[in-house]
Amino acid sequence: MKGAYRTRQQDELLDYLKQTPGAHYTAAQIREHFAHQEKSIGTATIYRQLERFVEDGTVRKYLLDTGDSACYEYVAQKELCASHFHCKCEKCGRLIHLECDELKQIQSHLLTAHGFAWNSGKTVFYGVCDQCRKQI
Amino acid sequence: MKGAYRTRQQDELLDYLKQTPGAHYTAAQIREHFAHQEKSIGTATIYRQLERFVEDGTVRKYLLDTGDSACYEYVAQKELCASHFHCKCEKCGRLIHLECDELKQIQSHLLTAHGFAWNSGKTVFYGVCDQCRKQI
DNA sequence: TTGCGTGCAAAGGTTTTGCATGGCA
DNA sequence: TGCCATGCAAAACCTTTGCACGCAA
Repeated sequence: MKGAYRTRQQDELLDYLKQTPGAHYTAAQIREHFAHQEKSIGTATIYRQLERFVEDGTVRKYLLDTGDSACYEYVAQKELCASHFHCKCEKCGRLIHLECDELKQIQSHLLTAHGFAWNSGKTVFYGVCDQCRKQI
Repeated sequence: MKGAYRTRQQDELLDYLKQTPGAHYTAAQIREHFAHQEKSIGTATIYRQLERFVEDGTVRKYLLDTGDSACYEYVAQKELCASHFHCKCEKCGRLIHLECDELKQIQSHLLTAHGFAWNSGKTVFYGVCDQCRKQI
């Protein structure tokens, strides 16, 4: 059965992600973090736990580019999971977390008007950010 | 300099993608296709050419899941794709082209309120389409 | 004690890179 | 002829899996 036991690794991993809501980490970054701690966590365990958290809705997973690894991010309030959106700047590569009520409304619009159940956690908006637009 | 020369591989690759607009292929599928042709195309070349096409806007690239390979799809009318939106179904892989005024309003909202110039041609909304939702 | 979780190492994939060769202009 | 593109093989990565051991309940 799944999630039957609670382990040290499970707790430490989730605690780490909770520390900085909104921040995103790759599996490698997480492993690196715990490598410097008293007790490290095996790579396989990191992936297996993250997979559970994602399934559970506690953590969000998204892909940026091929070759890059997936990013994982703690979801502060599950019910508000769609509370922010990801914008990736094509110039500087920066990932922007955007709070936007207007975008939230789009989700229900896409569903009711177009029948499309949008997975906003997985979607990344590409474009050019404020700073980079000024430089051009 | 980039794209200075025009080669057989370049032409054949683009012709293949053009044959079926709206269909998406992985690099592996493309290589497999040409393996059965008179002249095959090396894997590295496929990736290098696809990268160019994507940069050029001729081909769109999608990431569906980790571990899965990226998908590539020919863009029929480059100029038209800037004006509408793309939804990719995570179940059936279908790409839906969407005309939507609400989304256009969001686009200008992102620019004026958040300073983010959203490139709708490159952005893909992930989710589950109408047909696939019914099947579940 | 039971059986799930962990960690290591190896496997499995995809994508990238180095380098000599081929081919376009 | 000059240089870019190609192809092969190897490398580099990320992620998953098998298996024995550890640990929670």
